[in-house]
Amino acid sequence: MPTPTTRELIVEQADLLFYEGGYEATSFAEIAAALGISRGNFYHHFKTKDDILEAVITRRIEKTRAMLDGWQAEGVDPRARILSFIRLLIANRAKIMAFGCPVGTLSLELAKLDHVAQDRAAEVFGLFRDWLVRQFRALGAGERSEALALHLLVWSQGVAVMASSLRDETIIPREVEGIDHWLATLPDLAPAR
Amino acid sequence: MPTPTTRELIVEQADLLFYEGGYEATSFAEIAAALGISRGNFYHHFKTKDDILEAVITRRIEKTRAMLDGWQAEGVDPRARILSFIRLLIANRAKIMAFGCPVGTLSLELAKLDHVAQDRAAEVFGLFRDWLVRQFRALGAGERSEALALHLLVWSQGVAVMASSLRDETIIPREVEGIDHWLATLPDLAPAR
DNA sequence: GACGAATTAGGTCATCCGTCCTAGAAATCG
DNA sequence: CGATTTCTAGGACGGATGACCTAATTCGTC
Repeated sequence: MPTPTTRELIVEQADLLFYEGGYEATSFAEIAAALGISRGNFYHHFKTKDDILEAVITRRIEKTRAMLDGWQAEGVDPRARILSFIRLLIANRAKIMAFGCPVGTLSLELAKLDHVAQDRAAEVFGLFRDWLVRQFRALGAGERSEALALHLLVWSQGVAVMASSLRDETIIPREVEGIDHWLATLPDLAPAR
Repeated sequence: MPTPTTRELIVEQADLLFYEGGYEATSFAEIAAALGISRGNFYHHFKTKDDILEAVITRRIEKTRAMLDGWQAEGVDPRARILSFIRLLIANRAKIMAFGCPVGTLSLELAKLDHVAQDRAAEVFGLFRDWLVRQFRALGAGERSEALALHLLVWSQGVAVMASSLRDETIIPREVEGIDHWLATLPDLAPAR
């Protein structure tokens, strides 16, 4: 792995802090202090705070694309690929319970701020949706694929909101089990391998 | 209806602005300007911003309780009562698409701010959950009632997040139809009247 | 080693926020 | 009516933030 540039470090740290503390509530000083660099240093890499947000969103889009490509290459069973998506809820459950889903919470915050980057932030959801649609199509869901993909996104986002709001440890595993069962019993699809 | 006091007007306006713009991003000046009163007037009614938040949450809890009590009094069919809850998504869909669910978004924002009022804000979810549990129990769901109630909350919150993130008009009606179907075909419950 | 480009440090500036004070207006009540 | 309390207006404050500049340093390349 090449040594990350300062710019990359800033974007990485900003990504984390925007997730944990929210975009607006996170200041330049916080990011700088977390990295141990000076505040004024930011202006060289990012003219405005919106530029950092743009870079963070771009990073998230790229990371998501790479993750989806990785899952795509893992095997030929679309059901197993969808399960990889669902397993994100389990793998990240500690952070989800503390801060919700990074994509959903940023999107909601930008909607309230009426921020221009709102649509761009939602592109991550678009990536997941399109990828899920392809999996459902491969399962033979045909025209229903779009609705099924969106339903899966709805379900997982709801899990994130309720788990973090009620801080109930049992919600994520129980609902993931429900999603697994739903996926296994969807009617009129190619059978599981 | 009695003439609302200045304090009540402040809480009402703050409730709306916290919903539409977020808690932290809404300033005293904004609320004051929206009401046409002076900033200094606030200090007489609320010492700190947290006090206003506390009052807003209390107002939401009371409104929610009144709404649930109203549904409870409307008839004897628990299925119809649950449908009243689901219909909230339809009735409020314009605002939900613009700003998400007021309960979910506030809860998520307070979680990121690590705000002391986080649990208190989640009490609204607790009210819905407990009320829904009672309805499912009345339907004969027994031990499953808690999980079913939470699943309904999960589902509706997911709808709110995805509808506002993707700004897709079709999500809310399609998913509400899915919830209706789910509710009508839940196994081993008392039949619909 | 020289030199130009990239990077960094430290600091300034205007603005806005929440908080708080004081003086006056309005309402309440003996 | 006067007295006392409640309410309102407007402004002042310390602090924090985003935006921005300048000088010094580091680094790659010849």
